[in-house]
Amino acid sequence: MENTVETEEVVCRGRCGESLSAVEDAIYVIGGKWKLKIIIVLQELGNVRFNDLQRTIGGISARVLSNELKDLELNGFVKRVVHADQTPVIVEYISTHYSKTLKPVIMSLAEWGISHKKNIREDVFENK
Amino acid sequence: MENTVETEEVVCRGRCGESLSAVEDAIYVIGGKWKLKIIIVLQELGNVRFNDLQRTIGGISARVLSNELKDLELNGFVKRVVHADQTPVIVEYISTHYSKTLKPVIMSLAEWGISHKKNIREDVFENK
DNA sequence: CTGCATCCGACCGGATACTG
DNA sequence: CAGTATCCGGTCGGATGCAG
Repeated sequence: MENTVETEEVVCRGRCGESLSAVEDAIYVIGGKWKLKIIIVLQELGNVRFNDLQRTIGGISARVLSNELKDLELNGFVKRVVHADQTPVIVEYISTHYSKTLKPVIMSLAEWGISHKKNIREDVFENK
Repeated sequence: MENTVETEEVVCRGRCGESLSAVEDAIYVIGGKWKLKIIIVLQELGNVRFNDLQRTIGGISARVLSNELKDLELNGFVKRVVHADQTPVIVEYISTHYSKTLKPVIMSLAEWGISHKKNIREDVFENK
């Protein structure tokens, strides 16, 4: 699935330290516009149902959300819980223990995002 | 440009804390398959020329790299330096001071990527 | 409610050829 | 070397309709 990665980039792994390859792996799994946002919402809100999740995140279609959730479940970040005793059937999504390991990543991203927005507002960074 | 974001998601900002919005902003700027990788290479290697950059990163086409660099320059992460006194003209890209503020993000991502790869190899995460 | 199937347009991005 | 222009196939993703 990600075998294409193993061809030419081996060269750079020797030259650039391992952070490049490690970050690449991370981005491969949790990259994209939605995955981290979904994980954050599930971590902060606990059990969330499909439509609530869609509304809370905002701007994501059912199809895309469905695909993202499947992906996240496959990778162990999300657990799908079906309450079959209800009518109609209720489905809840919850964040797994493993998704908690992303806390540091989410924290640093959130902090950077906040300070970045501040910098933009204050128009810093004309150069440098 | 990202005004669509301001419509319905205001709801969730009140409910989910600011990390969602902050992470969203971060992803908007440094998200995607290449941006962080480019920044990492420039930070580790210093001045890098276009073709070297392309080779070092691996798997990125000239067109995409060109676009990404333009983007990164616009956002103040990368500086383009032209040595006009050479023939043919030499162009180097260097990381800016501002891109250094991404260090914590890169660090946490790299660490998570490493441990994630380990977990995958050892087949952890069957459930939870 | 919780999704999946299908259609279909928009956009991403590779390949190639070309300029300065 | 350092890109840009064009072509063009593949994928992304919205809209709609339907099923469990």
